[in-house]
Amino acid sequence: MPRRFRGESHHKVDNKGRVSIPALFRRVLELGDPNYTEDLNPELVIVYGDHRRSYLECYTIDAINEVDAKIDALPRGSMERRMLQRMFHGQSFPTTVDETGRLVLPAKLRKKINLDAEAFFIAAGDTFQIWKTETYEKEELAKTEAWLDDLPEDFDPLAYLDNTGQD
Amino acid sequence: MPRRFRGESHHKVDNKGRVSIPALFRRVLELGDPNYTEDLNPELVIVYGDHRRSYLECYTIDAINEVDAKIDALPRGSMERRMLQRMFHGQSFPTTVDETGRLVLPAKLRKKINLDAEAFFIAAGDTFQIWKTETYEKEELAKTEAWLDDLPEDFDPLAYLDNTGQD
DNA sequence: TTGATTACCATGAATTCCCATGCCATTTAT
DNA sequence: ATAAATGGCATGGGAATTCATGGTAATCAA
Repeated sequence: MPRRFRGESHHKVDNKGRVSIPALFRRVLELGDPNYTEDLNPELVIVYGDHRRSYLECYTIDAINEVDAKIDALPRGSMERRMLQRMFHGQSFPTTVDETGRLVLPAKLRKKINLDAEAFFIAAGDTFQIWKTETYEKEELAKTEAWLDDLPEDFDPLAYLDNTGQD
Repeated sequence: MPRRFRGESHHKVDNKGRVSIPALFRRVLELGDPNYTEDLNPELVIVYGDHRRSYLECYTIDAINEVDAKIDALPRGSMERRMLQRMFHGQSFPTTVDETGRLVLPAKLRKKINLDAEAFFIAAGDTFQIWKTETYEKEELAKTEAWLDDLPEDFDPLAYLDNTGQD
């Protein structure tokens, strides 16, 4: 009974914007939707954010509720609160998984991340992200490589696991 | 009641990707899964990492939870956190032991470590690794041999036991 | 009414489930 | 002590199910 997304994979996007959600992710979405039942399809919220974000971040209902609660706890009128509201309430899109396990991404969202024929899904803890394959490779992987290149040849990133708190 | 993997062995991989888990390892997986019960099969998480890793690393549920907790403790947005998330959340595959004590490795994972007919299992503390037999012999053994060769003839590796903490 | 969205149906490939066999290492019975 | 039974373990095969993906018809919205 995983409540955490895990894994990554590539999926076709057809011209109606339909794209299969990795099967394992579906299980997590189901568990993360308090209203989900056997014969229903789980809901989720896609946060796309502002122009500088080049991927879509998908939240289970439970996860987004948690975020909402935190936002509600911020002082009314504070800049933080406004910013987060804009992002999570404004720049987001609630939807549901369809009968065949797919997601339908409206043209607007696809355009935003420049998505065309292929999408890359990757887990990130209690959310998962959807990228245009090429963007991910160029942007993310390149960034990592560069970063790793600055480290000693035999350095193992796992070392960070023991270095929690500071660095 | 071992909570630690110990031992090494070779197992056949059939063309569906099924491979027996060393029986002793199964006991550890059972103990390391908080949800495990007599009539259930233990779950585990296989971390395959990026292209420069040539083996699969298998975590018990307890072990992976520990890792997740450490990742959660890292500052959001930090490079360390992103890297570890990518590796442990993205480049990983949650699964369970099957009825007959086997693991099913999807084609994707097999291809990644070039696995075909035979797999080599080796314990590594609170995780165990799965290698293509040939790769292990070539890569790992060679590496250790070389390392040992650089040490004085009569050097005893046990000396390192008293040297924990720093290097 | 025209493009877009949603609901339904279809299919091949991959994956899971269920059942079966041959081995050993032990244990039990003679 | 030796043959026969027991039980865990490694491995195989085929059927049943799930997935990813594509297509068409029905519905909407403006």
